[in-house]
Order: sequence, then structure tokens, then C-alpha cells
Amino acid sequence: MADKFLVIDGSSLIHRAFFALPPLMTKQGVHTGAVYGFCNMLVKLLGDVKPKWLAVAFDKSRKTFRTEMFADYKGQRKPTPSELSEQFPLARRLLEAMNITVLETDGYEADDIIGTFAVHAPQNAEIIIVTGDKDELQLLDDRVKVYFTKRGISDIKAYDVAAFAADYEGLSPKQLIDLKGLMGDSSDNIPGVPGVGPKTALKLICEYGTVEKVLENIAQISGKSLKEKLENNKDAALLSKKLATIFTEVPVDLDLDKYELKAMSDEARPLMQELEFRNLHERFQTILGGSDGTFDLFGESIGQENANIEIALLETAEQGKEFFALLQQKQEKVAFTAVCGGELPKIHFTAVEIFNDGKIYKLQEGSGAWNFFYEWLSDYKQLKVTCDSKEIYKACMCLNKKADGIVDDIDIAAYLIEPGRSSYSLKAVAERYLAANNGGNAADLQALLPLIEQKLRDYELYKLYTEMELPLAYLLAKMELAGIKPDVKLLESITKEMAVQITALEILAEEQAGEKFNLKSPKQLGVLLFEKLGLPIIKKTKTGYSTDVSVLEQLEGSHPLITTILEHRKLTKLHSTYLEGLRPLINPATERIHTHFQQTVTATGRLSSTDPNLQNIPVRTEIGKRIREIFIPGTGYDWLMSCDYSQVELRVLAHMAQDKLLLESFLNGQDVHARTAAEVFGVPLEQVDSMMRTRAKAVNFGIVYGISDFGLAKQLDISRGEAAEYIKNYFARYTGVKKYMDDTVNHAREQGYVATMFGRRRYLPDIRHSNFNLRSFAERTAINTPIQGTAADIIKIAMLKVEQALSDAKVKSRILLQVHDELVLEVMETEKELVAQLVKKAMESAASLSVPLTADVAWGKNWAQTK
DNA sequence: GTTGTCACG
DNA sequence: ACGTACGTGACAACC
Repeated sequence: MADKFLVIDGSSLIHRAFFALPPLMTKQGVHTGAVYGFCNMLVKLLGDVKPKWLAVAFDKSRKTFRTEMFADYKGQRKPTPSELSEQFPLARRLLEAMNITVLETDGYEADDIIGTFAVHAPQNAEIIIVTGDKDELQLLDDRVKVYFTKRGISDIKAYDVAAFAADYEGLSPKQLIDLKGLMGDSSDNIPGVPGVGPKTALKLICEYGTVEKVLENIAQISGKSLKEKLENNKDAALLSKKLATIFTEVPVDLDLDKYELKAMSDEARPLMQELEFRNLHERFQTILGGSDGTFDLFGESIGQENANIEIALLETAEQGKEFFALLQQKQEKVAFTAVCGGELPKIHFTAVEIFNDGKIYKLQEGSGAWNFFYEWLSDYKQLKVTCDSKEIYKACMCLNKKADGIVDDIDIAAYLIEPGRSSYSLKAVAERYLAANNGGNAADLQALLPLIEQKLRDYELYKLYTEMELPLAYLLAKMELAGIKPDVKLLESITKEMAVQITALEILAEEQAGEKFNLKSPKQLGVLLFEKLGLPIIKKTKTGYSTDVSVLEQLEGSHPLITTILEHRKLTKLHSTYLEGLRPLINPATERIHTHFQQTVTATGRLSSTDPNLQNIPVRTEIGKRIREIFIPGTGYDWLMSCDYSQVELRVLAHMAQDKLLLESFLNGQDVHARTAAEVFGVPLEQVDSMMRTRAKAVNFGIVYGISDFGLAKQLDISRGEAAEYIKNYFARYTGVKKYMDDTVNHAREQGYVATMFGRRRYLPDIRHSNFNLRSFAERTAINTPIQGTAADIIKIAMLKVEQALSDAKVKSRILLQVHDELVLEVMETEKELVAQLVKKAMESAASLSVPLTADVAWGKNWAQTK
């Protein structure tokens, strides 16, 4: 077989890597995420492909940035030109230090250079192109293969001529340019034929072969409008084809000797150190010195499950016994994944995969090996790596088995490393961090481990991970399994009662409006209020008139209908979300509601709750409180107890900012909002009235959120000038808070992240964005996250302490819910006083701050009474 | 699938 | 001057 020449499209891959990797920043504030991702991929490619020659091409034409290319990255931020432009020189510098040839030629793009090699490189080389640019598929031929990175940079699809034909209805790679000629490409400014998309283009080219042939045969093409479009855009089509054709005559050195792989230069190591790429140098050194790469990147191995990994089924007891006895000998961590099925209280394992010695060992339902697995799972000396440990704990609890020795949960680790991501499924994490992955199996888990461990160390997250989050997963499993008991009869009666009221309001609304309409449709309501009734338009949304509460409240009085709608809104919200919505989530077997606590969702470290969300059960209004009456102690218990922190976030702020006045307020046990009012309005504490206190309370909230005069004005319905005055007065008095806010934003700007008291990090790439809005948002986030996040850390510690205290005291009472600053427990009459005292103490001692942490206990026969 | 609205901390 | 409070999840309507 011919030696391989790896030609890499550096420009497109760095674009891709920018999105695929964490927003890394060095201590000096240099963005390195994309370069790091690129290097990771490179090292993997070198190991897998083992090329003899290597070159990396970069664009050097007027179009350096092609952010449009990322149109498909919905919801994700596009890189700014300045952030991107930092990545290219950095990558070039690094590649040069590694003695890797970097090619860029004035006036040409990377794909032109690559195209030139594809056509003109000496025939003794097999060429492998690596790119994120689909256009380059046109270069495929018998000796040219293309590794195309689909999403991110790790999901690679390997194309040869056959694979291309399979994806493109049998077309040849050269016909890609004909396709483009018809369909165009907005990201490349290729017009194509307007109105002809990928589908039509593919059909036409399949039938006629080339753009020219299509144009010759317009008469035979069916569809009048299509005919016209083609007829009117002949020139555009031909021009587009020309534009889509990669230029293959760039003056580059075709002497392969120049590209042969060499050892890295002495500059590589210090540079990598400067960039804080801790283990990259070593990995490159091993590879460049010849490695034993496990994957053959071409052929079956990419993008297919379990490509090269052998799966052995453990079917019989004998096989299980033998395998787990062997596993027993191992000292190191073993990766396993579990698939669970069924509903509470009967969740069980349906399949388990264990990675060992390069193979995956699998247990399925009906296997005789399960008991040996459970034995292994319960052995705390057998260290295990897994993902979604909470589900595993739940399954074990249902099966009356024990899970111990789980020392890593990749989901949680990945969340701590990048808490802003949207998914931490093993598949997603594997695709993000592993160049060659298996779509998320136990082998990927094992492969991820060293990377994740390194990152946890680099980011100083280990303590948080092992002492807080991992144990918490177990506690959350217990809480979910416990669930909470609803009073079904009460639920039904309130549901009916409210339905009657809603119907009455709908009839009234129809009378008042003079026509029938859907009160729940903001669109219909907008038309009615602002067009038919001619009420003033106060606010607009992206798509039409706003009809939210603040708008309706301002309109109240100008038409009787408004009050009806407000009342209707309130009732239907409660009715559909908390009454009708709750009923199907009552577990028929346990007759309890089992929420799901999400541990890897929020960017700040808080938990979230879903199916149902029990963290937003109404409490603020009288009618809302009735819904809390539905939640009652279950069989065997007598009380619901709630214990909530008083002003945690402001206490955290007082501690972190070390602000003199705020510390004083809490140390003297003052009403903190009243004190703020006294300071802001410049009156003695005794003269603070309720309106002043309300406003000061809003100021305090605003501070925690990263205040703006506009936001405060809106909240209090006062003028912007007045709000600005409050803020000015606040900062004049609370100078420590002001300094804290400035310092925090500066820290974020310099380090690229903010952290909580317990080291939880959040990276804020936008903190240096040139866009004012994005930057401002990042600045407010920088202020809020350490406060909200520290409070979240504190209650997580408190939960673990409470759990420990309850178990030490051997009581049956248990934690059911966490609502950010509140714990809800189910308590036995005989344990009531003891539990109240234990819980209060555990919560108040969860962290030691410069001010006391106080928690208030209350109990009742339902959740509404615990306030 | 996205948008508007609104429930909670 | 820029346009704005921080963090969530669920529902109904509309596309």
C-alpha cells in the first residue's frame, strides 16, 4: 500500500473546533479552545492514519472568516472575527514549533492548495484530506480520500468515491460542482439558480449529468416554473459551477520530502506550556515517535457503533463468574454503562456493558450472570466509572441491591467542566472530546476518563466533584424514589372548582368582548385589544403585540375585559400546569409524585426539577397556595417539614464582598431590606416605611442580578432617572459591594471565568465581546453566578449534612424536595422535634461565612402550612 | 420546533 | 449610544 499524505484544511477545522470545545483561556487571557481542539484532533489523526507526510493548509485570501458556514449551529453563538482571528496565528505558531509544514499562499484559500495536491502530488502518495468543508469532496478519486468532520470536530465521516456515491444518489465527486451550480451556496456567495434547492438540483444532475446538459435539455424538464427559472438563470448556473470548482493550479512545492514528518523542535514544549496544554506535548511525542494506534480511521471504523470493539456476551452464570473473578484482580477503574427500564418502583437494568482489556462485555436481560454483576457493583473496593449514576442508584434501590465504588460519573464531571452545555449524555461528551468515538459506549467512557480527570484537575474541581456532586447523585436518587404524596381527592375537587370559575370567566369575556375568541391565544387577544377595541399598544414582541401581565395591568380600567383576562390567565395557568398537569404524573403504583432532579442543567450549579417541576409550585398568591395544600405527608409519616434559608444570597454577597454595612446588617440581625432602605433613602431605620422597604428589597435583588437602572425601573414601575438615583445612593453607601462587582467583572475579563466559594466555575467567553449587549450580559452573569452558585453549593452541602445527620440519628424521616433555598422533609410525629433541630443545625453549619447562616423550620399537615 | 406567557427561587 | 435585571420548566398556540 502506498504511503499516506495527510493534508489538513486548518482553516475549516479551526472554525469547527471553535464550537466543539470549551472556551479555554490561559492565565494571560489568550483564547485557546479552538487550537486545543484542533491539536487534539491532529494527534488522534496522526495516531490513526500514520501518515508519512503531513501538511496543514490555511486560507490566505480576502475571505478569512466564514462564520456563515455555521448557519446550522442553531442557538449557538457565532464566533466574532476578532475571537477567531486570534486562533489562526496561534495555530500556525504552534504547528511551526512542531515542525509541521504550514501552507498558505497569497490570494488562495486552503481548499485551492489542497486541490492542487489532490491533482498534482506524486502518484506514490495516497492522499487523505481532513476538512470541515463539504466542497472538498469534489477532490475525491481513487487515491484521494476525504475525512469530513460533520458536527463539531469529532464526528468524522470518511469518504471515498464509493461512500460519496452512496450519499449522493450515485453521482461522481466531480458532479458536486454541478450540484452547486444549480443549488448555489449562500455561505460561499454562490448564487445558483434561485428557487432550486438541494432536492431539485440532485434530481436534475442525476438525470442529465452536468449543468450544461441540464441547460441544453430545459425543454424536456417537467414543471413550468422550474423551466422558467432555469431558462432565466442560465448564466448564473454556469458562473456558479465555475465558482464552485476548486482551483488546482496553486504554486506550491510538490516535492513530498518537504512534508515528511519530523520530530518537534525545542520550541514546542515551552509554547505548549505557555498555552497551558498540559499533556499535549507528551501525546505528540509518543505519536511522532511511532505509535500503535488502535483505530483504523478508514473503512468501518468511523461513525459506526462499536466499530472495532469486540463485544462479548455474558450469558451464563459460568461466564459471569469467570469474568467478574477476573475483574476482581484489577486495581484500576473499570468503565461500565447501564441501560435501565421500567417505572418506579420497578426500575431495573435491561443491559449493562463493561469495558475490559479492549473488549466490551455485555449482560442482557435473561443472562445468568446478573448476580455476579451485582456482587461486583456492590463491592466498594472495585472502582467504577460510569455515567448517569443517579439512575443506577435508583435501579439498585428498586432491586434491593447496592451500588458502591462508583468513583466517576462522566456526565457530572463534564458538567462541572463546562456547565453551560446543553447535553452531557455519554454520546455527546464522547463526540465532544474524542476524535474517534463509538457513539457513547463503555469503551468511550474508558477513553474519556483520563481527559476528564485532567480537566477536573486543571480546573481545580476535584473536591467539588468527589465530595459534593457524586454523593449528591446518590441522595437525589433517594429523594426521587421517595417522591411526595398528593391528596388526590383534594386535587380533584380544586380542579373541578377552578374549571367552573374558568368557564364562567370565558362566558363573561365573550360578553364583554362582544365576540367569541380564544383567551389563551396571545395573537387573537392582541388583535382584539389593539385593533378592534383600539386600546393603546404598550409593548411589542418580535411577532406582534405583547399582552403580558405588565401590559394588561396598565390597561386595566380602560376596558372591563382586561380584568377578566387577567383573572383567567391566573386561573388557567394554575389549572393546566399544576392541576391537570400534575395528575398524570402521580405514579399509580406508589400513589406519589416522583420528580426528576436534574444535576447537570443549570449554568450556576443549582438543581432543576422536571416531570413535574416541583420547584415552581405556586406560593405567592392565595389561590396558588391552595395548590400547595395538595402535598401531604404519606403513609407512615405525620408532618411535612420545610426548612428554608433566610436571605442566603445576600448573606453570601455580604461574605464575598466583605461589605461593611451588609456584614453589619446581618451580624446585628437587622431586617436587611429595611436597612438598605435607610441607607438608600438617607433616613433613620425607624423612619423606613413599607414603600421604601419594598423598593429597597428590589434594589437588593437587583444587586444580586447585576443591576441596571432600566431593569430596576421596570421592576418598580418608576422612572429610569429615579432608579439610577437609588443605585447611585446604594453604591455610595455599600462601597464593598461596588468593589466586589468591579473586581468580579475584572477577574472574569482576565481569567475568562468566574467561580463560587467552593470552586465551581463558569466560563464567560462573551465577557470581552465587542457587542455591547453580549458583553453586558456576560458582565451581569459574572456578578450573579458566584452569588447564586455559592448559595447552590451551600444548600447542596446542607443536603448531604442533613442526610448524614438523619442517618446517624437512625430516624425514618427523610428529605423529599429541594427548592433552591428550602428543603422539604417528610417527618414522623415521634421524630418531629429531633429532626427539626438536626435539620436546622445541619443547614446553618453547611458553610462558615462572616455572617450567620440562618434557616427557619416550619411544619404542617400539608406543604401550604409549612410557611 | 419556536414563541409568549407565567409559575418558582 | 448601545438596550437591559439572574437562574429555571411547563403549557398552549402557532408555525
